[in-house]
Amino acid sequence: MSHAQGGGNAGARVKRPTMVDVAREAGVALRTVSRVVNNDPTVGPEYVAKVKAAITALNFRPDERARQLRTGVTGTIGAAVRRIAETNPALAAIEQTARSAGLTLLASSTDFDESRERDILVSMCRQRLDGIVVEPFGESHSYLEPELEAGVPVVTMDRPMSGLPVDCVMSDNAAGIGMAFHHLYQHGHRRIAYLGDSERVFSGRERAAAFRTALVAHGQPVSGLVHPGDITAERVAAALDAVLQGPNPATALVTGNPDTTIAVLRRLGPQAASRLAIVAFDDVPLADLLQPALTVIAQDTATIGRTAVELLCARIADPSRPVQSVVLPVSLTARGSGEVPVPATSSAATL
Amino acid sequence: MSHAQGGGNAGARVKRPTMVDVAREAGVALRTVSRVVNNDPTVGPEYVAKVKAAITALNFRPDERARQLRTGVTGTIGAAVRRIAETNPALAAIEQTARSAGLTLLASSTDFDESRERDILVSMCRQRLDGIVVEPFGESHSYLEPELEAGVPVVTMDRPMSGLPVDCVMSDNAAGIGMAFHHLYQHGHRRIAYLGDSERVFSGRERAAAFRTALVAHGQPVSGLVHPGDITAERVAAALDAVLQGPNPATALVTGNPDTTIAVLRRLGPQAASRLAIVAFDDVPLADLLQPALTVIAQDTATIGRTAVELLCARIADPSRPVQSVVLPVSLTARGSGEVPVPATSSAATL
DNA sequence: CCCCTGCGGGATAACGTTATCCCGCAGAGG
DNA sequence: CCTCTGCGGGATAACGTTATCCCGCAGGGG
Repeated sequence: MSHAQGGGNAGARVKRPTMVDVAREAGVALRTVSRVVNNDPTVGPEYVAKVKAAITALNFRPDERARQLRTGVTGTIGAAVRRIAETNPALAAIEQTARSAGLTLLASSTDFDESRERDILVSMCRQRLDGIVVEPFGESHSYLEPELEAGVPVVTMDRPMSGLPVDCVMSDNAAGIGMAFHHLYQHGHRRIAYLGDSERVFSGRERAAAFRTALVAHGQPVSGLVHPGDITAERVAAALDAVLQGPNPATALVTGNPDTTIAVLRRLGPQAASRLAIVAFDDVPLADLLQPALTVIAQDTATIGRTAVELLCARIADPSRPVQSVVLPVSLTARGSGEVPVPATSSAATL
Repeated sequence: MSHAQGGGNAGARVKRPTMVDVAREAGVALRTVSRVVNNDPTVGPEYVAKVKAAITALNFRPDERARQLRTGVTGTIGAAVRRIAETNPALAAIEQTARSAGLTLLASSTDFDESRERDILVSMCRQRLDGIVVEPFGESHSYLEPELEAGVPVVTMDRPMSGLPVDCVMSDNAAGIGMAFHHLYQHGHRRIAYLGDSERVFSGRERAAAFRTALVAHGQPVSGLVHPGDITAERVAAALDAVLQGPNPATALVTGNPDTTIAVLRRLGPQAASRLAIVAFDDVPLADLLQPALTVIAQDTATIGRTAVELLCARIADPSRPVQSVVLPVSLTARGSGEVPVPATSSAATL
């Protein structure tokens, strides 16, 4: 009977030992094993030694699922972001902060898909994660309302969540766009255009609005210079053509997010890109190796991620604390592309 | 008593409803609720309706942890990679393939830290994940031996795992390095140097060895041209100086991995980089926007990730299947940097 | 009229851990 | 010598789900 277990070492999947097996092996009670595993100081040293010996002898590993079920906490937080596996300093900071707090991170890509986002969030709720950090993508998150009422801690990054009272951490979009515009204006540019994400998404809306505000504040006409929309090669190409052709072409460009920035650089090609002044919102990997190197409005992505986890932990610790919204400053990193001067032929526009 | 529960809707964390509550609400047995949740077809339609109504009325969400504990499977696989949150097409493919298979992915960064890798893998075992994909970093993984014997399915990416019999999927390093060398040789280069990762890591070892083989096969001297080592700015700078200075400098370079490639480009600066022929092993984000655009040996990263999950699923389905090692072909993508000609001053080296 | 069969739902054990309760034992005071 | 107290370990319930077993009921054949 018990002989069959030793028959093949690799083939048959043998049942893993449990605390009961360890207790039997060590000749103690189940409860004592649990105490040793949890470092309960009330266990006598000789018992500790016996139990530890049994644990290593049997290669016992406590089943985390059973512990979670019994204690009610998972020690895991979820992160629903647009893309894992792509440069994402905020996610890196989330992982590191979670690790420091002794939490496991379950990260998933919403992949710009509203139904996928919903699947992920519902799945995280079913797993009873201790909390969730989400970069909201979809417009309606009403399905989360019962979860919030049930006390699931949620923090959003980059944008608030459609009317739901949750903590939020984001960058100062308006200030960033204002800085970008002002930087180009100071370098003599007067025809400054904006290309960015669709106004259906929150940040696209905020940044386009901020750019319009900047135009008005500097006494510039708005029409034809602000181009939010979906980030496809075609849309970006059309917007670029509209902005760069005609009698009074733009001499400078503000791009509203990294995908737009990259699409613009691909479309322009190296020659045209080097003649156009560009300030990009949010940093891009290898931006310093481009020619000219890319001037960017850098978000403090590391702080965004860290703050998100900190807000989450604070809410886990005290579910009744008031909802908090953190807006982080951004900074301009001049690398060259934003300091391209106005071409001579266009400088007639200047006084 | 029960009045207290309705007192505040947001403050107190109320207990979530369970199947027992749903059964009471619907006026059916617990077992029937379970059957409805699991889409058991043997339940009468009127019962299904009653149960579903109760579920939505109570906002019931089944507790995944309890299901996992009872059924023994988690429906989750782990991925221990060097860095999530950095461009990693293999991880993206892993996530997508897992999703298609109905599996949740738990990804963690080993962060080039052997003890961190160990913590992650042990934690994944404690969580009883259905399987683990790992890019091994450390040299010894003997602590995994009992887990493997306990039947935990493991697949490695990029390199085998120190003598343990696990499935593995990796690129054809030797062929890739050979292709890189041959490409440069065909473009007239005779002094071709290699900079890559330390020979302590498997891929660094394999690629450096392949480069030495290529040198010998083409009748070139080996000494001074092969520079594996840690990827620090200082080490790369020193290696570059050694290779590019002196009476017979290299005219072409093969870089062994993306980090080395980027360190080399940063060190050289745009001017020097455009005069040196470079072929990089493994693609780099925005490689097409550099000047000149980067010629690379492209790994089929998407297939690597997909194959890893497929191997894992196959082993989950049949733990006794023979261990399999998959080596995937690589391809050369010419973009410009690998086609930089030999400078006139150095062409004396040619016949 | 009785029994057998099949169908669908109900009580109950089980997964592996933690927490509550209780009891045995040793030492000291009455 | 008995009892009280305290310390530390042992039986058992509980977490929320699934699976096993069983039973009630309806219909048809003997």
